[in-house]
Amino acid sequence: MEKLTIKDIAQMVNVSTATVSNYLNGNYSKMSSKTRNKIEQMIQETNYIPSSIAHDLATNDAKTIGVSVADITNPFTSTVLSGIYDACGLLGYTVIFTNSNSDSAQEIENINKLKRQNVSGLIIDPVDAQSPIFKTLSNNDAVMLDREALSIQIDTVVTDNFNAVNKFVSTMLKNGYEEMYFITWPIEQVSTRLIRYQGFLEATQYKHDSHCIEIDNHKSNIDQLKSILSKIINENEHKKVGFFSMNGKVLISLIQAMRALGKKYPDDYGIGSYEDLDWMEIMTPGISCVHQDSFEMGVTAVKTLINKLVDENKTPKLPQRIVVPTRMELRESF
Amino acid sequence: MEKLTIKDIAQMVNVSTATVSNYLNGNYSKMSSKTRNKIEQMIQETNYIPSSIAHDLATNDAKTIGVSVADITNPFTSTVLSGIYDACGLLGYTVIFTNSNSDSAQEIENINKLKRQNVSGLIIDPVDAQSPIFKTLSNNDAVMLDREALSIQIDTVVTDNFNAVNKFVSTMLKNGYEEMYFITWPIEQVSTRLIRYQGFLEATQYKHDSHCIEIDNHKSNIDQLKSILSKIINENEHKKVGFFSMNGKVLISLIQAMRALGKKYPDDYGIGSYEDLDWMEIMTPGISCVHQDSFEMGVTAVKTLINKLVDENKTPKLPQRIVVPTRMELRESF
DNA sequence: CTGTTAGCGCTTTCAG
DNA sequence: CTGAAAGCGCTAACAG
Repeated sequence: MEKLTIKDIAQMVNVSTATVSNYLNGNYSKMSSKTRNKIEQMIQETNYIPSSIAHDLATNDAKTIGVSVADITNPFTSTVLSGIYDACGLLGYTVIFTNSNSDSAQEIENINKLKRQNVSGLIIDPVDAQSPIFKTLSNNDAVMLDREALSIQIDTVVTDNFNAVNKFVSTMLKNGYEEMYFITWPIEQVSTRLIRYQGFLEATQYKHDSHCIEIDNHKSNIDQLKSILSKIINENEHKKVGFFSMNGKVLISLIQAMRALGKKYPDDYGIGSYEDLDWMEIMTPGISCVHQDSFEMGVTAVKTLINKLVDENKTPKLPQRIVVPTRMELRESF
Repeated sequence: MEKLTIKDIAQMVNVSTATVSNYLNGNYSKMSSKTRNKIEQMIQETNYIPSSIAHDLATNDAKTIGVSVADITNPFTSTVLSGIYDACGLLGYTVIFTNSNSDSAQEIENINKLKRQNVSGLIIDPVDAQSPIFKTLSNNDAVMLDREALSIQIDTVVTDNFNAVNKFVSTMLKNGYEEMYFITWPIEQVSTRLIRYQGFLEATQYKHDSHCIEIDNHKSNIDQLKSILSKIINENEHKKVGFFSMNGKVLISLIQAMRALGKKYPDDYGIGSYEDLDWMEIMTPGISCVHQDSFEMGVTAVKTLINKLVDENKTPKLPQRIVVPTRMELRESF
């Protein structure tokens, strides 16, 4: 069972490789229907599969877009990816995808790997939006997603982090919460965390960071969190205190720690979260949260990218910040 | 900013392309350290990126494994993928991945696409394990995952569906549940659903299917489910009734419908589920479930595949069924 | 309508 | 230690 090539097919049908090539590319006008049929049959019979590697090398255009995601295990990521695949499929592009596993070095490697594959364009959900690797990218054939650089050089699709959190936390405030806390994985330079926090500060008007709780994102952080929370609870015994968590995973840690302390929402504390995950609705009580349309973000990234790719007159445009709206999903958690 | 080739570099350094090629492949023994340095410098300066397409075409071995998953939005899938990526990275393989979006036709297309890419091997998480497309695959360079064919032709990595459910449901029975129901997406021919159901039947010894509730997996199925559940509850007013759900999504529907009926677990009904998702622990009460190691399944698939690929003497072995163990995670839901 | 042929960018003998 | 040259499988003029 040798691997067949276009040449084999050509010989078997007694035509030239050019004709077979034309057949493969649907240029049927360039051959008689007789040869067309013969070729068709032979391909059926032999189960010949053309090599897209050779095709790509010859055409120097693979119509593929490369994507690098920060962390495939994040539910946000899989939804985004799903959007990217859908949109690419519709537009006739295939996608080749890499996972950086939250490792910035891996991310650099991935991007280089994608470049080697000669992809038409790049979509990056960055681990570190400040990584120097992004300086090597051109805004003509790349777009970024979710996390953004301090100074945007590449079109970036983001959610409405600031306003969403501002509005949400304001709502909690209006509901009588007197002390609010923002709980997050280490903010470091990660734009989504930082900007959500800024939205929190805008709503609360806190002038210092004592209402920002940073917890570890790797290992079991429950004990760490427990002691922080118990202190907060003691200090605010007769006050209504509320928490806003940076994402679903953080929310889980928070609830676990609170439960370990014997505290229940919404009686003992109020709570809200960024991200709307399917299970948040069936929690008792249901979790109020900010819903972001991750699928749409993927689709938007693809559209933005492909628009640039097909833009003939490569008009060098300023890098855009494209924000995908969110909505509040109010349930019973505060 | 032209695209550089190996020829350009060769000319600039005044050596032949062969030497540059040797450099790229780390065959430093085949050149003086002088030329080695010159080449190194030039590549740095020019930011030359070799084309892996051309490389793959020339070597006819891309060291890549192709994967097709049934549905990327399923949390099971992303965890499996994560395992696949990890393992491949460690073993020096790159992965190219496609999503079938639960569409069997798409799956066929994906597999053909992967073949065209001349992948070294294939890992398939099938939409339809009975699809004729799998007849065209060889057990020398493919492995399947999760869902299995009636008659296995390709090595398949699965979880311990039958025993896990049998044991779990038996435990519920021992806890005094008098009527048990299995609730699932339409079983159709899907092995995971079928086998889990068989485990359920083994434990309960039911001889008919009136204890199997099939619900839609697409649209809102809550109303449908509500009327079924309310009938069951009425019929068993003074009995202890328990439910086992086929996966996390089904569980969510079940709980939603029950809540709409004003029923709470574990007082009004007992409940357990296949799949251990992070949020199940923080539900109140916590959800008891069967934990499957999805990451490990991905890793196992890769190892199995690569073992075959490097097996020199292509010993045509019988297709194996490799089962990855599960464990019970008992919490407070029954 | 069909065939010839020169690449695409890299690898790999084989000579020198 | 280095280079020349023949491929890998396909495409795309250009001729006929």
